[in-house]
Formats: sequence, structure tokens, C-alpha cells
Amino acid sequence: MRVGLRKQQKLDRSKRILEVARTRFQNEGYDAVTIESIAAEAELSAVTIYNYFGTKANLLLELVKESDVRLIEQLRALTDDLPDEMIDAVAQFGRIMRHHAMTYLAKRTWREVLAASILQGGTQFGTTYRELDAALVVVMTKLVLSYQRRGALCRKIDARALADTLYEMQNIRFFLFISDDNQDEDEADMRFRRDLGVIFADKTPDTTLRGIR
Amino acid sequence: MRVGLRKQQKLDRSKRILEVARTRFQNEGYDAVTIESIAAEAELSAVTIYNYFGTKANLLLELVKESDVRLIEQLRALTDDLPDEMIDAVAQFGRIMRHHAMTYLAKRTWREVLAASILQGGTQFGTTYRELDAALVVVMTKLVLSYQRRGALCRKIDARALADTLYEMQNIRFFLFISDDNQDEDEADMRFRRDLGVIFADKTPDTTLRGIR
DNA sequence: GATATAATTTTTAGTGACTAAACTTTCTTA
DNA sequence: TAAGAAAGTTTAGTCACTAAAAATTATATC
Repeated sequence: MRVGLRKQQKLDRSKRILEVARTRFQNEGYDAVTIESIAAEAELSAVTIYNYFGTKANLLLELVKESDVRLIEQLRALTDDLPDEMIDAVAQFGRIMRHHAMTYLAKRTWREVLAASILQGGTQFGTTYRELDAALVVVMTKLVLSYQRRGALCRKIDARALADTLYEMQNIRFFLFISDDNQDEDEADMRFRRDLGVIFADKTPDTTLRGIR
Repeated sequence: MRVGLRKQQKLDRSKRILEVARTRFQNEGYDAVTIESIAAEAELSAVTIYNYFGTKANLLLELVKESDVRLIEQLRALTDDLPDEMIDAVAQFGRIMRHHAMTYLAKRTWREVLAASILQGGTQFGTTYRELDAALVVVMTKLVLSYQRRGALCRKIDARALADTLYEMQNIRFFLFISDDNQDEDEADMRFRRDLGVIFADKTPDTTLRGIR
């Protein structure tokens, strides 16, 4: 009891809440589950859940965060065994993210996650999503640096900037994929690949003398 | 009365609701205004507002839609008087969007707009935002085609695809700008410009014969 | 021009997320 | 072990949103 029973209890409660929330969300769907019912099953009051997580959507966000451990594992596996072409690697990055998302939650629920992450821009609970983003950019940076090191990418390019751009490009395509019920994983893949094609294409003018660059 | 009094009434009501909502949101802030109070001032029941617009956020979305007429005007002005460098034009495109957004609503409120637009992925009310997106892509496409026509961009490039990519890149930067209270317009501009720099940079490996351009 | 009917709005009653504040329980520490 | 601090719970309330019954009101028909 010297080592902070209070902290331990807090952790236990938090775990209990998340555990109940996970199974209920999965079985009954996010909308159908009430905070009150989670509180009842976790044997505490609803207000306690609000004190811990702020909002219902935040509870969901916390669960997503846990699942991201697995996502990052999968992405690391990719960086450990990179394809020959950089474009393929980046496209694969996007595919892994989408596929992971779809095996974990329905699009409808993902929309709640994204909406919540936006609304929380400034709140005390709003750090979760940003952290994940940062971790993913790190993976993308690693990937880009690999190709630059092996000479598949010009050295003058700022790898970090390119990684950031590529990551955000993938991000918006993910948003659009989640937002559109009619877009399947394959179509999203196509679209992202088109972006990559454009980004990596040579865009310099083709009229011969236009050539100071 | 032969020509549809009912339709006329519906339009009148809709206008009245939007008018009241606009001024109240502007004066008191989105959160502080209740649907009930809008209904009272517009002299109809709250349920009618729900029948017309579905949700409070949708009401806001509808107002944003109206403001977009002005946005598109400004963007057209840009396409009518393009700078020499394509990158400058695209960066300007982003600047106009951000500036327009900031003169119209606070970031906090914009977050509500974005969150709502995501949540509405499939609903009957969910068309608004998509329409705007489409209109903006058209403007961007015009812009890209101009530069391609004047020879500042390789002809082999698919202008539509490039426009789409550039637009979505701007879109995600706009999202991130809105999501972060600490990011001002100048910083957002810098970040987007960095993206553009990366997108338009020559990325071909530097090892061998790189004189062919 | 009165009237049935079809469209639309309002009323009513309720659910559920969320909040503030008073109150109670429980851990800690002296 | 008792005072004090740090939770958690209760209570009372606001507000967005919904379904369904009840009341209006435009329209078409005779």
C-alpha cells in the first residue's frame, strides 16, 4: 500500500472500462452501446468514464490506439523487406493501413474516430491521434531513407520532407476511402498509386529549348 | 397559387432558418446557439429544422456552402491572372482557401464543419461537401491545364490526375491547419510550399548520366 | 366554393451524451 | 487512528436528436 494503491486502482478501472467497451463495441456496434451500459458492466458510474476519457468517441479512440501497436508491427515488417521500387513500397504502406483499418472496424465507425480526432484539436484528450501520426511518419521516413541510401532516389531530396508529403498524401486518401462507402480497398489503392505516379513523374517542360531546368 | 405555394413556403422557411442561424452563429458562436432558439426566432418548431437539415452541424454546412460562392469567385480571379511559376499559383490557391476560411469562421467552428462532413459519408444530407470539393478540383484542373498549355509543364503529364493530387494535398494541409490552433496561415503556407517543392522536385537518382534534360 | 386527401408542421414523450456541483467513500499521511 | 486529500457517486439539468400521434394547411376534385 506504500506504492500508490490509488494509481493502481485508477489503472485497473481504466483497463476494465476499455475491456468492456471493446467487446461491446465489437459485438453490438458503436452506436448501439451506451456509456451508461458500459459503466454498469464495469461496475462504476458513468461520470467516472467521462472523467477518464472525456467522451464516448474518445473511448473508441483509445481502443484504436491499442490496435495501432499491431499496425506499426506490420509496417515495420514492410520496411524490413522492401520491394525494388520505391513507389511499390509506398503503395504497400497505404494498402497495409487500409487493410488493417478494415479488419478492425467498419467504415461507419472509423468515421466516428476521424470526426472525434478532428474535434479534439485542442482539448486535453486530443493527443492520441497526433502521437500515432508521428509514429507513422517515422516509419515512412525510414522507408524513404532506405531507398535514398540504396541510390534509388536523388540525394539532394530532403527525405524527411518527402516522407512527410507522402504520408499526408496517403492520409488524405485514407480519409476519402473511409468517407466513401462505395470505394473498396482496390479502388483506393489505384487512386493512391495514381498520386504516386504523378508525384514521381518527371514534370519538366518538353519543348526542347525551354531548358534552363 | 397554382404554381406551388407549398414549394414557395418551404423555400421561405429554409431561408428564414438559414438567415437566423447565420447571424446567431456569428454573434454568439456555434456552440452557444441552440436549435430550439433558432426555431423560436424563425417562428417554427425545432423538429421542422431537423426535417429540413437533419442536424445542427448540417445547418452550419449549408451556410458554409453559401460562402463558397465567394471562395470560388476568388479562385477564379486567380486563374484569370496567373503568376509565372506554377508552384506559386498552387501555393496561392491554398493561401486563398485558408484565408477565406479564417475570415469566415473560427478554427473551432471549422472543426465542427469537417467533423460533420466526415460523419455524413453516406446520409441523405451528405452531398454538400462533396459538391464543393468537385467544384474546387475543377478550378485546380483549369489552373494546371493553363500551365501545361503555355508549356510550363510536360505534356505527357495527365493534367487531371496532377490537379487531383495537388488539390488533395492542399486539402490535407487545410485539415491539419484547422486542427492545430497553434498553426498560423504563414506556417501552413510554408508547409504546403514544402510539399509542392517535393512534388515538383526532380527525384531521379543522381549516380549516372543525368544530363538528359 | 365546400370538401376529401395528401403534405407538412407541431406536439408529445423519450433516449442518450454530456456537465456542474453537492455529497460520499476511500486512500494517505502524520 | 484521525484529519485531510483524492477519488468516485448522486443528482439535477441542458441539449441534440428521434419516433409517432395529433393538428394544420395547401391542393385537387366535385
